[in-house]
Amino acid sequence: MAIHKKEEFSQKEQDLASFAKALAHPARIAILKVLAQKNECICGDIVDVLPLAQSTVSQHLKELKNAGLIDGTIDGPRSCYCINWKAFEKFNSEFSFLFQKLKTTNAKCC
Amino acid sequence: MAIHKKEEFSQKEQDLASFAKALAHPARIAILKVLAQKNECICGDIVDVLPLAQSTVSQHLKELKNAGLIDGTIDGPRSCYCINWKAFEKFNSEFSFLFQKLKTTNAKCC
DNA sequence: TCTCTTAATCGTATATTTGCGATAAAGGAT
DNA sequence: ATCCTTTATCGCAAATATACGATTAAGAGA
Repeated sequence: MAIHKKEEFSQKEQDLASFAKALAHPARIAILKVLAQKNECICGDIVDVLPLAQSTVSQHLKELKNAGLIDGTIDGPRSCYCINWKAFEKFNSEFSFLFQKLKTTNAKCC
Repeated sequence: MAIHKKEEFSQKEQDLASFAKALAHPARIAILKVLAQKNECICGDIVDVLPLAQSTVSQHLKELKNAGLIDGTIDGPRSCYCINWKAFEKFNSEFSFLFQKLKTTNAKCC
């Protein structure tokens, strides 16, 4: 593509898209599940569960962190990750809002 | 990448990821908005609104359709698109479920 | 200090996405 | 029949994403 045109859309649209993008890979969905189920901040335990190399998992974690969906703190030689509920709620409600808005304003067609 | 490993995750994880992927671009979010606001099945009107070429918009529409988020029917020389509410609700509830599940099982950490 | 464990990052290969212009297909209008 | 409008598809270029092994960094423990 010549130049990516994502910037030409509204900030809200970009934010929603970024959030969706962070979830747009089964590995990252799986990571979020693991983070919740373990009831504690795991790190390399995720690597044991997923069918991916350590470096790949680390990369996915980085993306989740960049998207703001998880927080990570360094704890000695290991890293501790946990879900950022605030961000999650925010995006969840924004999605719901979008769905709602779509639903109420729409008449059937096709 | 050697081989994409998406297949090694659960079907549910893959489905959620596919849904998220369909939403993972501001143009597609914008398209969904337009489809709802117009209160009718638009087609090329979308092209007028978005800062993208016709072929690019057509491609995004195709992706949304493939993901099952919208339906499209051919209506004479033009095409008619509308949102597939069933699929939307399904995925919305599955997302909510995921969020819920994460929330209730999680203790704070980090 | 030296080693071990753990995790991030670098470099690289490959696959996918994004975007556009050009072209094709398919009805409608004259 | 011929053109016009509308939209899908093809072919291509460039940007991103995915994945891995190798390496680096950094603390823990002997």
